[in-house]
Amino acid sequence: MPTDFEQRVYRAVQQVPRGRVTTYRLLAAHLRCGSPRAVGQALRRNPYAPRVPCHRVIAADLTPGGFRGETGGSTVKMKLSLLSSEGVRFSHGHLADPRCLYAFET
DNA sequence: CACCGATGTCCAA
DNA sequence: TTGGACATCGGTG
Repeated sequence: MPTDFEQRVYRAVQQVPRGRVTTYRLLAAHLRCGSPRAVGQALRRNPYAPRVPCHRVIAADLTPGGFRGETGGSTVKMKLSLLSSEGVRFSHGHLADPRCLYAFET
């Protein structure tokens, strides 16, 4: 069973509408935790596989992010594939349209 | 351009 | 209870 913090992260990710993406930084800021790494760890566990669209979460540089050291592996590829299916386009390894970024309100 | 530390949470011994 | 690790970010050299 996930912790309360993880539940918050998953809930925030589910708030991201289709065709839009967010960054660990924004998630952390919305969760008021100030540490994107904590959010990344929560997504890394991701016990709610398809229920939590972790592929809609990218790095603050608009890069796909993915595992630290496996950038270019299968995890990132899957993210790009799913995002591409949602209308989010990537270019040169970075988000092509920054307006696709979703900002949390309130 | 490259390297290092900071920050919050989770997992294991 | 303590130590180590993490799908990051920002600043400095």
